[in-house]
Amino acid sequence: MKKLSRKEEELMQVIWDLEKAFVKDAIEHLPDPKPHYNTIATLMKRLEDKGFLAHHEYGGSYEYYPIVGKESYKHTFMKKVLNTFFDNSYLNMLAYFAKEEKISPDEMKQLVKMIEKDKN
Amino acid sequence: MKKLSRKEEELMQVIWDLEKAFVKDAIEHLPDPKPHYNTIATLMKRLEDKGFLAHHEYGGSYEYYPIVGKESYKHTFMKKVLNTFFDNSYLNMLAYFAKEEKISPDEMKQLVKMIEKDKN
DNA sequence: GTTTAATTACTACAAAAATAGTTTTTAAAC
DNA sequence: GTTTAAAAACTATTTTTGTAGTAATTAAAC
Repeated sequence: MKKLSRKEEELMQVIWDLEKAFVKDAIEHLPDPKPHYNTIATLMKRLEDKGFLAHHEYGGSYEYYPIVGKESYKHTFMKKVLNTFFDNSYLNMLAYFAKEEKISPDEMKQLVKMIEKDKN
Repeated sequence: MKKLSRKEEELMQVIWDLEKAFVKDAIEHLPDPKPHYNTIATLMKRLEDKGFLAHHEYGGSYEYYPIVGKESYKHTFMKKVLNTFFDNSYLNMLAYFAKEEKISPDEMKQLVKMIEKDKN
């Protein structure tokens, strides 16, 4: 999977959320200061080149949609995070969050229940 | 905290691991193809400018060391990951990993025990 | 069918990132 | 003290990223 630059990734996030978007739609959902129309048009074309987007044409106008799912991008991304920061151990990562007090034992238990239920 | 480019981050990881490093040390621990000496020297100076590194001088030679800890960088980084991919919910993230079958309920329970013990 | 407004296509350019050559400094070896 | 080797300092070049202008196209509005 090709790597995305910061702006490319930011744009992808928007399009993943919207599921599909004309240039104007993406701009609308980007934070201020709003980028120039052509800036986003260029980025979208680049994302198409990189194989992240494709488009349908509606009367000379392009509606782009993701062909790489957010989930699979997330997957690749998290694998790298895990490797970089947690020595490839999921338990390490969990321990980290637990330690940071961000997850209480109660929440954790609740989660365990949830998962066990899910598996049956 | 200033943002790091990909290569800068890669280099920081090496230096965090080594705790301190001369240019040659860093190069030694970077993957093939080995970058040119001056490339790394330049990067290290940049990292110093950005406030990530400082150096001691030993006979005209610089030994760099991190002044931003890996932990605090990790912290900032994970906050963004959480926001970008997990809607700012730790439980969401845990559920994700559980779902991906990467953590078994048993492991999770084990972890809970570990945490509870830690807290007392 | 001509005007207009929106959009794509094409082109350009500035800033940042990545890379490495050249020059200068320095310290060690002889 | 001169030579040599390694490093830093400085400079330069290439690539990627971010941005946007201009030109061409097209569809809709009149």
